[in-house]
Amino acid sequence: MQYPSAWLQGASLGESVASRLRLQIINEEIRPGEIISENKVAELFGASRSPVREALKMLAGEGLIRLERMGAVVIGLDLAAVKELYDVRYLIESFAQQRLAGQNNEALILRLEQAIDRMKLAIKHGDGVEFAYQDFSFHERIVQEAGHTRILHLWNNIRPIVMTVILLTTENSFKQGNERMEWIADKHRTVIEGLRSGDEERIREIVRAYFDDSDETLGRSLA
Amino acid sequence: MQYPSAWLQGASLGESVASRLRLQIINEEIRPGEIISENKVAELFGASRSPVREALKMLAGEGLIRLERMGAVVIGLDLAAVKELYDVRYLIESFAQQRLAGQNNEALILRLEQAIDRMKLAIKHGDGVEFAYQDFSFHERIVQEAGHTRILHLWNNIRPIVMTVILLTTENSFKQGNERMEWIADKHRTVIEGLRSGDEERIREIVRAYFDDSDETLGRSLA
DNA sequence: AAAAGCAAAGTTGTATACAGGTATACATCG
DNA sequence: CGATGTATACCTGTATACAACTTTGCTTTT
Repeated sequence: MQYPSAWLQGASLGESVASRLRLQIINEEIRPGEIISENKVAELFGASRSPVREALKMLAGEGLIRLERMGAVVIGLDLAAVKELYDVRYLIESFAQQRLAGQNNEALILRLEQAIDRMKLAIKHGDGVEFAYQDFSFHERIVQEAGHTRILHLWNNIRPIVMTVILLTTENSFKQGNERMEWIADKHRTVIEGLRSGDEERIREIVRAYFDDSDETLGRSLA
Repeated sequence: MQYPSAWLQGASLGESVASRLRLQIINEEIRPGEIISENKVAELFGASRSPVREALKMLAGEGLIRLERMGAVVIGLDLAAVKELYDVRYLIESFAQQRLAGQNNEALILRLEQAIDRMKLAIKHGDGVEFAYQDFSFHERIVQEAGHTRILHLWNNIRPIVMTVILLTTENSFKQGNERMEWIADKHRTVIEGLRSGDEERIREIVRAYFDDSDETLGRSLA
C-alpha cells in the first residue's frame, strides 16, 4: 500500500517521508518495537538526514515513534490507540459543533453536502482514496468553521494520523461492499441535520452516535 | 525577563532557543506581525540554522508563528488566544479528571498535596518561578495519571505554552500580594477534594469553577 | 516621469561535515 | 570461567555548504 501522491502536493521532502513512514507504521509494515535510525531511514528513502530528521520529529510529536538517545523506537497504533484517537476526535468535533450551534451555517452546510456528493461519486468509481479524502475534508471543514484557533491547532496535531487512519479504514470498508459505503456516506447527513437544527443537545447526541458507530467500524476494519 | 535556566536542563539547543523565543513572543518583546528569519534568529542566539530551524518548527506547531515562503510571521498570543488556550486546558483536564473519577487516587493525591505544599513554600520565599513550576506540575500530573496516551499528546502539544503563560501570570499575580498567591494555591485543594469525592458531576463543577476563576485571573494579569 | 526588466541579496530546503556521546564486542586480567 | 576495560562502530546534535527560488531595488528604456 502506498501513500497517495496527490496528498503530497507541495509537501517538502520531510513531510513526504513522514507521510510514507506514517502509513507504514500504522499499517504495521513497520512493527512496534523496531528501532529505526536517521541514517537507515535516510538510506531507505534516498534522502539526506535533514528531511528525515524533520520527519522523525513529526512522527514523535504524533506519538507514533519515541525518540531516544540512540535510535527511535516504533510505537505504532494498535486498536486501543485508534480508539483513543477517536476519543479525541469526539472531543474536538463535539466542541466545534457546539460552537457552531448558535449561528447560521448555510454556507458551511452547502460545502458539507458537496463533500457527501463527492463521496457518493467516489463510491460509484470505486475510488477509495477520493472517498477517504472527502470524508476527512467533511470533518476538517467543520473544525475549521468553528473559528477556534487553539482547537484548530489540536486538530492539526492529529490531522496526519486521522487522514491515514481514514485512508486505511476506508480501503477496508470498501471490501464490505457498496451498501456499506453508502451507509457511511449517509451517516454524514445526520451531522448536517444536527447542524441545521441548531439544538446543542441534539448535536451532542448525534456526534456521540456518530463516533459510537465509528468505533464499531474500527472494530470491523482493523481487528 | 528571562527564561528560567533550570527549566532548560537537558534540553537541546533547539529547544532552548524555542523556549527563549517563545517567552519573548508571549511577553510581546517580539511583536505580532514582525518577520523573523532563520538567519536572524540564529545570529541573535549565536547558534547555527539547524537548531533554530527546529525551534521555529516548534513555535509554528504551537501557533505562535506562521512559517511562510520567506520568513516567519510572528502571531503572538493575545488575551483572546490565552482564553482559547484555557478552553483547551479545560477540555483536557476535565476529560482527565472524569477518567480518574472511578479509581483510587490516593498515590496521586499525595503528590498533588506535595505540590501545593511546595507552592506555599515558594510564596514564603517569594519564588515565582518555583511557584509556577509547581502549579504547572500539579496539572500535568493529573493529565499524566489519567493514562490516556492521545490526550497526553494533546497536552504535550500545548505544554510549553502553558508553562510559559503560567510563568508570566504567576509573576504578575505575585505583585498582587501574598494573600492572592495563597488563594491561588488553595484553589488547588478544591481540585483534590473533587478527586477524592469520585463524583463525576461534582468534579465537572469544580473543574469548571477552577477555570472560570483562571479566566478572571488572566484578565487581571494580562489586560 | 513611469514602467519594465534585470541584477543582487536574502531565504528556505536539502546535503554533507564534524564533534561528542553511547552501545557493543572483543580482549585481557583476575 | 567471569568480570572489567578498551577499542570500534554508530548515532544524534550542531555547524556549514550548496542550490533553487523570491523579493527588492536599481537601471534602463519608452
